[in-house]
Amino acid sequence: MKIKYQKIYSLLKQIPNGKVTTYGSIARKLGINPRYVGKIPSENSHPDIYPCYRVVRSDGHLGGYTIGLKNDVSTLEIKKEKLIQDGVLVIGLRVHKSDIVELA
DNA sequence: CCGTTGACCAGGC
DNA sequence: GGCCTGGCCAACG
Repeated sequence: MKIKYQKIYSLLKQIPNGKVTTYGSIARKLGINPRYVGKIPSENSHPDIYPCYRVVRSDGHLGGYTIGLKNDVSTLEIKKEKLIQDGVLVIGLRVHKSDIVELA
């Protein structure tokens, strides 16, 4: 495995239902920079195959959600809805602090 | 090899 | 909460 795509996917799967994690958490686990974590799904444009929507920023902001199209507010709305359906409390473009779980 | 870019982070204001 | 700055690692041309 050349790149670390697969590792990010693995970490994504271990996010508990109804919870979210942060890019920084994933990045520190892999020893890479957080900026690169978000780059993977943005290029691949995963619609709803894997829970990329369960990843938010460290301050609770949703961050971004690129699904082939541009990273728009409408895409963030989709991400927000998915989180809510998972039982995550989302206020505006932010998730409740206690719903963010650090990966062990 | 170098510069640019990226769904970021921590710290200040 | 919002905006700015410096820093971080990896991929790409």
